[in-house]
Amino acid sequence: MLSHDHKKCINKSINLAHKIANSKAAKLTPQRLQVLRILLAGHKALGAYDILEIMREQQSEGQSRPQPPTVYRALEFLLNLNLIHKVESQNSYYACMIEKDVNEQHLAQAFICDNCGNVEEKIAETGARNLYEKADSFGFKIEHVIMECRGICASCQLV
Amino acid sequence: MLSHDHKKCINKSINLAHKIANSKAAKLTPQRLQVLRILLAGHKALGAYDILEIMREQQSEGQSRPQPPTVYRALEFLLNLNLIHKVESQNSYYACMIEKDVNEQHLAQAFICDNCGNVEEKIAETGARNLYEKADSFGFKIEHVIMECRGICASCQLV
DNA sequence: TATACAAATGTTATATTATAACATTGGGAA
DNA sequence: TTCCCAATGTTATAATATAACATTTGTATA
Repeated sequence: MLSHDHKKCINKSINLAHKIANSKAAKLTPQRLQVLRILLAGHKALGAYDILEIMREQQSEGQSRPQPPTVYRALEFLLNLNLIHKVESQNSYYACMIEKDVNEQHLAQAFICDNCGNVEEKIAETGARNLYEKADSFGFKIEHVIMECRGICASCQLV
Repeated sequence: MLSHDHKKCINKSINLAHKIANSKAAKLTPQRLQVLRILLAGHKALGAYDILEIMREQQSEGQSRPQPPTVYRALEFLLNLNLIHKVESQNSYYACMIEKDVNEQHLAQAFICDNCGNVEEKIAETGARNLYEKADSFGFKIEHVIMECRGICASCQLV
């Protein structure tokens, strides 16, 4: 499996998230942070209703039972800040792990393991350039790019 | 807009579809053909329920009113033969217009106009090679690639 | 021709994903 | 303090997709 200090990597991501939110005058409220933390807990993509279930498990006394709009609002916020990404081909969401500066844009490729659900995210350089050139060639103005690879990760191939 | 003989291009696609189906001992039944024709009618991606509605409009006397599974079964069939593709980022489906030989595989990039819904499909060469190389570099085995560009097409930019 | 099998289709119900619409709360700015 | 707006709570429902089982149809073969 992945050999990295996951706790450290989560903290780093959370710190960065706060910085990014501040720089855009966006409020990373406890609820939004909760969703981000849930996604950061693994490198896996989770469905909105999976997240909802976890939020309900984490629910403490006095809090009201979270409902779908709660999750979708948090997801929308985090997506806008590029702190998470959506796997369009499976309607799931994962925390972005690209090491990036505040305000830095990146075009990501997601490699999703259909066996364990793990997501590896890579920055697309060559592939992206190619796409934009191709788009230019027939006057298409790209707003958003989706690049997803579904398959089997290295660990799962060993089994 | 697109300047091609659309009727001819549809016929060509239908002929090819029959060839491909035959070569795989798959039956391109009237219902399946109907769905393919509906998608070929435009270069646009349609949702399953849009297709369902059109099927109902085209319904002739004595036929039973189509239901969702009817559409989804036809879509699944056509997807398996690579005669159509799904736009994962908007849950819609479009007829593949790549000129291909029977049995020829292709990795497609879809350029979807968010204004008019038009889909331009291009074969991904460089971009695809890049993806597979990247996947190899960390032992990921790709089964399926999704490449979608959302944006504004040339015609719509003029308006 | 009869039979039986599998593939395709019909039908009903429901699962899954996502959002609309409106009420309530809470934290600053004027 | 008052007002406003962003955030959250709440209820209902829209949009997308599939499960499960019944029926039909085509066709291979006894």
